[in-house]
This record gives sequence, structure tokens and C-alpha cells, in this order.
Amino acid sequence: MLSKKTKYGLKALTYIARSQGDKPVQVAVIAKSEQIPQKFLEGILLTLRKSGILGSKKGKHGGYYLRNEPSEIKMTDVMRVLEGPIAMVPCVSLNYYEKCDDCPDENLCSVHKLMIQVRDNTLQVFRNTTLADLSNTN
Amino acid sequence: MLSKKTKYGLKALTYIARSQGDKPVQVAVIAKSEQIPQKFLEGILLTLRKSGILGSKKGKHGGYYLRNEPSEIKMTDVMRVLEGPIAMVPCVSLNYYEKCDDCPDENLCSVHKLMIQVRDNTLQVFRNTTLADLSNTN
DNA sequence: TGTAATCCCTACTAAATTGATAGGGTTAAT
DNA sequence: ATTAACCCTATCAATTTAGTAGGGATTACA
Repeated sequence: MLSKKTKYGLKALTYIARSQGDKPVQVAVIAKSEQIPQKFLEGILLTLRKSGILGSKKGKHGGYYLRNEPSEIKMTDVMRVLEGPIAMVPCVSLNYYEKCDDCPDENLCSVHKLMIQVRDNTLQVFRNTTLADLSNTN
Repeated sequence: MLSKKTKYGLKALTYIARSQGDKPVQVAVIAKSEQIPQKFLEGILLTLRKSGILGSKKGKHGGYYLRNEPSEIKMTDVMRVLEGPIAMVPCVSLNYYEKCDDCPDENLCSVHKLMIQVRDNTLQVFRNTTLADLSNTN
């Protein structure tokens, strides 16, 4: 299941990408337009800023803006920040690898083999999709 | 994240597929061999039996057996029984479709479009993989 | 016929995660 | 100075997960 955090985060990024002028976009505006609890969204955008995907401007007339062109913002990065590891088991995670407690030899593990395939296919989607793809109104 | 339930279930199915004689396999044997808490595994195999993937024989010398050839048991079915919907959001689920509360028009939703792609890619893996693929010791 | 082995079923529980809310601190424009 | 905005921490209720407990029903076989 995709968490609300990720879903809201993706919607917010899309919103910001679509309203790209040189002015930052305020949390309140996004929250209202996308029907997201404002305080919850604040935390999400904060995470995205700390990860380097968003920049922010404080104080009056402040808000959030993209640090790169939408076409440069890959879903792999966004998903890892919002949802965590892309792999369904730690033992096939590229960025967060961890050995399983059970499983003496993961090369012989049937689950391992299957999950590598799932990971690769999902990764392929995320690598080939950018925020520009999400925000194009097709 | 893949749940322990699913992981254990897949391992157990693999184990049963590998020991396919005409004799049913006991929960205790699988639990010991695969390092799975026995009582927990009992519940999992029960679920698989109720879904029609496994059959069972009660009483002494009882146990579980596959209802079909491993090559006939598709991962789509197994995963749906163990893990639930394959889609990451209900609004792109083929078998458990549900509209989102937010999201006035899902055809315009950027998340929707992305998640359809993920679903299709994952589905492709599960459709092309059977228990036979998991249990082949390659 | 009795006993042991085995699946079957329900209920319970502790820990973790998720989705939020609360309350205020800090910064910047006017 | 005041106001509008981001920033940060703590807290909380609901849900899910992983597992345990306890026993019921069924079957093989001595």
C-alpha cells in the first residue's frame, strides 16, 4: 500500500511543478487545492526540502519551490524519500540492503529471486518517470 | 514491504512443491526446516487452503499438499491471497477497486497514472512466474 | 477402543506504523 | 511591530503486524 504521506507528497510536487513561476508556493494553497490536512502536509514538504528536492523561503510570501526542473526530478528519488526502500524485502534493496535473519543462503531463497524481479520492474518505471511526466496534463 | 506472512507462505509453498511425493507435508516439518514459528505458519497454510491453493488431510499422517501442479500455480493468485491487492492504491486495483475520497477525477490524477504503470509491471512479473519457477533450484 | 498425531479455529496481545493534531518557535516582508 | 509564512517537537488514536495460547475435531494405528 502506498502511504498517504507518499500520495500527498506526489500530489503536492505535481501541484508545485504545474504552478512553476518564480514565486514559491505556500503550503496552505496546496493543502486547500489538493484536500490535504495542512499540518500533515507541512511535515511532508519539510521532508522533501531536507532531502534536497524542494527549496523553501521563510517568512511572509514564503513557500516551497522545486530545486530542479521537473524533467530532472526522478521518481526513484522522490519515492525513496517519501516511501522508503523500493524493494519489498531488505535483502534485495540496493540502497538499504540488509540480510534476513532466517535464510541461510539468499541465493537459494525462492522469495529473494522473485523479489529481485519485482524490484527491477518497479525500478524501471521509476527511473523512466520524472515529475514532468506526472505534471503533464494528458 | 512484504509481510512476514507472505514471505513465510511463499517459502512454505516452495518447500511443499519441492517435496512433492504423494504424501502430505506437515506444518511442523516445514516450520522447523524454514525457521518459521509453527503456530503462525498454521494460520498461513490455513488461509492458503481456504483459498484453494493447498489441500489438507487431517489426523495422524495428515498435512498439506498442492491442489495443482507447481507450474499451474501463478504468483498473481498466491500474492493476492497472502498479501492482498497487488496495486499500491485501491483506485488502480483490478480486483479490489475503490475510488479515492480525495481525487475528483482520477483520470487527471498524477499518482493514478504512475501507479497504473507500477501495477502493470508488477503484474507482468507475477503472471509470468509460477511456483515451479520458485522451486527450481537454480 | 484408546491414544497420539495432526489439522482447525478463535481469541488475545505487544509492538510498530500510520495519519493525523497541537502548540509554539523562527524568519522575513511591509 | 505585525503578520504571514515556514520550522520543529511532542503527542495521540487507530490500524496492522507478528506472534502466542488454548483447545476442538479428525484420523491412523496399535
